[in-house]
Amino acid sequence: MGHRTILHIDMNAFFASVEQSTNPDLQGRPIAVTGGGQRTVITTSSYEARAFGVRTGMAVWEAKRCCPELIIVVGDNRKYTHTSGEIMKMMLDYTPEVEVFSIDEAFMDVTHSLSLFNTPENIANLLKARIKHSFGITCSIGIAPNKLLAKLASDMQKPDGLTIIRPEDVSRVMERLPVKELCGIGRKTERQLTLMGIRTCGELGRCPEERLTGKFGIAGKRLKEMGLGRDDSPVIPHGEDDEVKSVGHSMTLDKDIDRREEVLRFLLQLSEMVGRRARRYNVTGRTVTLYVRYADFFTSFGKQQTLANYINLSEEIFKAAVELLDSVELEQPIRLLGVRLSSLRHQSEQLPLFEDERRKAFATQAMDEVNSRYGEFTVTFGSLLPSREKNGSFVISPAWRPSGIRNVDVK
DNA sequence: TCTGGGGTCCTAGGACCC
DNA sequence: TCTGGGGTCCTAGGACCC
Repeated sequence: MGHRTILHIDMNAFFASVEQSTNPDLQGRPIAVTGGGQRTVITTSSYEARAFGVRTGMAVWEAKRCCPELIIVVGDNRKYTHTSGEIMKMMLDYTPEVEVFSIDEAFMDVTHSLSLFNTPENIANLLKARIKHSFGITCSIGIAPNKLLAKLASDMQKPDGLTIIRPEDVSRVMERLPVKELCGIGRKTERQLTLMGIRTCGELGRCPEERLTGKFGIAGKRLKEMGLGRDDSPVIPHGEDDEVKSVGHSMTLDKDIDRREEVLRFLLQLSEMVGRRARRYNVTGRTVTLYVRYADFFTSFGKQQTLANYINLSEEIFKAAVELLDSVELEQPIRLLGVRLSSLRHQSEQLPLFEDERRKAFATQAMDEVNSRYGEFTVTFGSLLPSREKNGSFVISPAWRPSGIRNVDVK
């Protein structure tokens, strides 16, 4: 059996690169893309900023301490989503087998494209040139016999890298590689492995399977395979089995809150965000989860409820979320609130049978369109939310003004 | 002046039914 | 009435990814 040829494409500092390429003032300068709230962190930083020690996840003040000249850019997700989509489309020119792994990463199985394009390096170079030409940004590409190794390879040279791991290179590459470098082995697993005396992939691959399954259960089998650089998971093209499993929104509030009225106000907006997106995806769900992180940052919990019916109207989601809120005794002020809808059912597009339901469906649709104009992420940022004082100054939903909350009967 | 937000998958235990 | 056991659904929580 012949081996496969897989590419992994990883856009370099994607959000920051898009900002720099579309704004000459930012080119060659240390910039960082963030959210808009008071407690936002660095989402991505340019390589110029990374040279100063700026890292993803840092608080803004912390990043500025590393790099006083750092330019902060509030992210524009639509711009990134659009650019990402165009780039993914380019990939389809080389093979239909493209798996979108995230907004800035994709796998391509080019095994059957080589008769047309010669070598995988050729495909990689064509793609890099086109992305650079169209969007002025670079990517790193890994080429390998499977997804695990292709992803590993794309990580080896940044930015603008091209790294090939050939079948005959695998054992040499894995031998001294720290286990943490593999996609799927995180902090906790790394620590457990270290405690077992396993530090490198070479050691992991040689570890008796029973020792690993004894510690990790059936995941142990997979771990050993990973250590050996083996992976037979297929590249799954978009559209086949990629139905969403849940839809959620959460936000860290600008300030911790503990007044019920205030909690409900945010809960309502989150429910609206979730409902709107569920309707756009044409899904309904019957499990609603409320997520709370307390002021101390470390304590958090989720509470879920499965309903008898499938729902996707904002007010139904809100109602379930409030029920969940009322079933717990809050122990601290709240730092972060989240609402998620799961156990989803995907429905085919069809109009309701009865006139009044049809009208309601149309109204919902119109409302969704209005809200869409403000962008998916607008409401994420607590600072932009309408305060009770300037009630209604910002369109979230005509039908759901914050003042309406007071009428909701919860006990 | 601390530490975002979107997801997926897996496990463990209890309730309940057959 | 006692016994064991399998299957499914649900909740909570953890690990991991970007």
